[in-house]
Amino acid sequence: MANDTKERILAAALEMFSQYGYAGTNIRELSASLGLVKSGVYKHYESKEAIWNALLDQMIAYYGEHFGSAERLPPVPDSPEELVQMTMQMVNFTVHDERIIMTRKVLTLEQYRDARARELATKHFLTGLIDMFTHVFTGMMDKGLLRRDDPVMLAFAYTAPISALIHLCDREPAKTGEAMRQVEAFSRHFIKTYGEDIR
Amino acid sequence: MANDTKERILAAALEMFSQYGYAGTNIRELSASLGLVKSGVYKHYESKEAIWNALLDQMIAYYGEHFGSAERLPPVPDSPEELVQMTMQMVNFTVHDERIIMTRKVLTLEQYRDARARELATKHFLTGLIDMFTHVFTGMMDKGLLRRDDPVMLAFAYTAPISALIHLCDREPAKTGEAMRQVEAFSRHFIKTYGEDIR
DNA sequence: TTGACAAGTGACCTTTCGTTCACTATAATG
DNA sequence: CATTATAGTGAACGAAAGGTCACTTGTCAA
Repeated sequence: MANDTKERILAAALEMFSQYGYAGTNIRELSASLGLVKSGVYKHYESKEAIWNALLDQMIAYYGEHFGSAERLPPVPDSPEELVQMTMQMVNFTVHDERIIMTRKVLTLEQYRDARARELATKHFLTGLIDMFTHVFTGMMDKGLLRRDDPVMLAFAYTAPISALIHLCDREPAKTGEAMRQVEAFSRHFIKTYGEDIR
Repeated sequence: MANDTKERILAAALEMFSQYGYAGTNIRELSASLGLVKSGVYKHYESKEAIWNALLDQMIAYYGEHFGSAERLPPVPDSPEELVQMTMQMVNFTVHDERIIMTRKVLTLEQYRDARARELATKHFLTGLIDMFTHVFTGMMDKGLLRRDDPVMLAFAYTAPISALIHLCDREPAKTGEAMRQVEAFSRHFIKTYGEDIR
């Protein structure tokens, strides 16, 4: 089927672009990894750049579906421990899911070259996380689990260090285990610092 | 002079690699930006890869000289306000110095491909900053300016968000002003959270 | 059965890449 | 003054890049 190959091409492109970058990827190898010859690719996309644009379209759409809408916000934890657990689950998923890893790498590699990659990178690495945890922390303050404070600032203070550790895992996968332990330690430190003593 | 041109080639390489990446850079343009023809650079470096390696050598040496040694650690602030000022000064410098910006970009673009870039990226973006502020915060705790806590954890919690904002400036220079304000707000928030009330 | 069409092939084209090399100009050295 | 090393030139090379095209194959509707 046409659609099938079209999507397989995008999957292969994600794999190669995330490893070698756009400029470092050639259509020959990309085609070969799909078991076909390079002219076959041009039956589905008119150029290398068209593949790139389609891949970005897909990444943007995926992000919108999974993180863009308000319904997709995570539930507000009922205890500090639940915040730690939720965080660990999210981070554990995001540093082990190959597709998400590759998406982050592509955005990292092309952020200076492509305007849409740049925009998505900022959402993916910064503002999206802040928005998400602003909601979480607002809820936790309402429940009396967190000290009253600027939830946006807390979300920034919480997500940026964790994001840094995720980037570390992408860069040095061997350190993933150690990084996960640091995420947990940081999460508990955060709770200790901002948690409301219920008495 | 031979040395002069050699260094000018490295400077041009830093500029181009940071903008287009290693794979996206070609020797023709690099040479042209120096006002000579491409075969001229081969009088100084035997290959594109040799230029890359020399550039990395230089970046590693530079980092070692300026951030590696214990003497280069910043002075311990005498007041919370001084921490804010010192931070703002450092960040302001690092987001406006073209050479440092380009260095960060190169490390970002080549971190998945080159082992030495990877290593330097982790130092540059994470552990180096943590080490530096571990020293600062240890000193501030000794002076009674900061609540007693794990200084490494505090350094991580302090530098990671700031590092995220620096990366944002690299990615979207138009947001530099806003990012600087966020750095200051975050620094003050940090002081408010961890500062020791002297009474 | 036939015609149309989508998917894939392989040869080929043009451009650009990194690299080489014979050569020139310059300036310091014996 | 003759020599020698250095920096730079310009033409050329082979490899690899992105892309095109005539052609084959398989599928399915009329």
